[in-house]
Amino acid sequence: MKIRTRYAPSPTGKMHVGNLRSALYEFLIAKHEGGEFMLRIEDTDQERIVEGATEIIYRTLEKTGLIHDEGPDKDGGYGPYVQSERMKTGIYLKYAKELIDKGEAYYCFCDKERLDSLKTEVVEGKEITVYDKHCLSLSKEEVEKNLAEGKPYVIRQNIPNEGSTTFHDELYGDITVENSELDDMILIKTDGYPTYNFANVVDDHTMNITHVVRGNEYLSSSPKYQRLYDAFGWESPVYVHLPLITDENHKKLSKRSGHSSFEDLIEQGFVTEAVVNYIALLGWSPEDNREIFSLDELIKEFDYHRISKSPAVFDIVKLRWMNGEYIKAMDFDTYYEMAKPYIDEAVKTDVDKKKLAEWVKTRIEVFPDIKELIDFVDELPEYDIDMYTHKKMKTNAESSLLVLKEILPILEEQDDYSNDALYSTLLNYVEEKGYKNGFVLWPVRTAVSGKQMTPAGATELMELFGKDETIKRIKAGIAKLERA
RNA sequence: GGCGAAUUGGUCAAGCGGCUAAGACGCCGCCCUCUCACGGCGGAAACAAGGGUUCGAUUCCCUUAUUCGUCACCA
Repeated sequence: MKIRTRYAPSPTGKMHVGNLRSALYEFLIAKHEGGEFMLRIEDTDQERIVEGATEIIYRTLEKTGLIHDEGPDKDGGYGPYVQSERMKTGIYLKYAKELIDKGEAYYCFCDKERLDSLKTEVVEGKEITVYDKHCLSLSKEEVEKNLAEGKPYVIRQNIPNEGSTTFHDELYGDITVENSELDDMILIKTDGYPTYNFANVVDDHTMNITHVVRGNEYLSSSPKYQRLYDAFGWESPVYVHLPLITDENHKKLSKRSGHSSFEDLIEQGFVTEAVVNYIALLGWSPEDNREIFSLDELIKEFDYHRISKSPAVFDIVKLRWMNGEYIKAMDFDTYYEMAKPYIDEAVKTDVDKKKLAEWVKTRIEVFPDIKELIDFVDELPEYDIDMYTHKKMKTNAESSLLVLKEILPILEEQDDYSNDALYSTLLNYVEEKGYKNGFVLWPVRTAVSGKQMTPAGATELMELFGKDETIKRIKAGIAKLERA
């Protein structure tokens, strides 16, 4: 049988890294086996719906390459794919009634006050309500009467207080919970919408989902879902619960912490493929030691049995490293297209921007890093003359002044400002004087850039600037040193 | 608090009864070098604790500790 997985988000905001990884794993599990990956929108909580959230989901899936085979925009014969639309077909109520007939569910007319009175105060500020099955004992006549009167109701699952329920997870093994721990959860809400718990089970079954892949937070409620499958007499799907992704403080990633949303990462200059690659490795590892994977390679290698059970910290530092690897591996044209906006922003002067792009390619991890690497181009920054002192080069302010003064006339005489020509000119001078290379090149680079480190050597910088600007900067350096 | 799960260096992680306990990021050092970066080489750094089982436990079992999750007419 063909594997079918689904990504079933609720449209409540941006997609954070955890959501994206769920989608990724669901996609990979299906595609690794040549199966189908489906998108279903779970919008049964009408109050929490955020406008535009569905569009973000589409956009993100498309951009990351997690292309769904079916979904609201791609009918595959199992539609509708949006739960609010499915509800209109009456499917949830129909199945709920089926459970009522079987004695596995019942109408409940309890109002808020009564429910509140059931609350038991527990430490840590948590209030826990265990429903007391009050309405289970209602007679058929009472139920009919209430319904006829139009009294608001919910439908609850009837879970016995005796015994225990076990379900099997591919990663975590068998998990057993005492039935007495399980509350009679609500299947159909007062507003007629199904709860997640119920819609999820009904949909996964009716949409032929073979592998239910979802976050770890559902692990402890899964026995309830198992009971639902059993009550219906349906075969339960293969469960794969995914370990959580946490922040550096080991707290579950929240949509609020800005930087953890996929869109924000892209805005911060990360490459889509790098993000996908990185999160694939958060909770899964291949058989060998490889770390760089394209999506196609992931599909090929992804064996879900190798997903780990323990939570993983989202490490932005390692993501940055990986992003740098992707940038280095890019062909120049693709890279330049992405880097250009950042270069344009940092440099207004008319210089060879491709040159700048080449220089920084191996020096950045994310694109915004470019800015500070080339901020000396438009204007010579203010710098301290201490910068002329370099222990290893054996330079200091005095020696630098000497060198710059001697070199200035030579540079003024020279017309060929290509890197090669400049380099041999300077080396000639070095040889003539019996200096070390750095003894000369360090002060020149300092004068020309005003920075401790630059993405290119002295002569390359001079080539970029051209004769006039170079002379100007060297003179400025001399003046600065003389003043001191 | 009940229930469930997890626990290998700072982080991601391999390991699936016998190993000097991989690898990667980060950190440190060296080399390369007209600075930085890239690249190359090397280093420091871990099996939560205590009991069992076993000839032998990081690997299996139990207890404790810690962390996380969950206990909604949210998903």
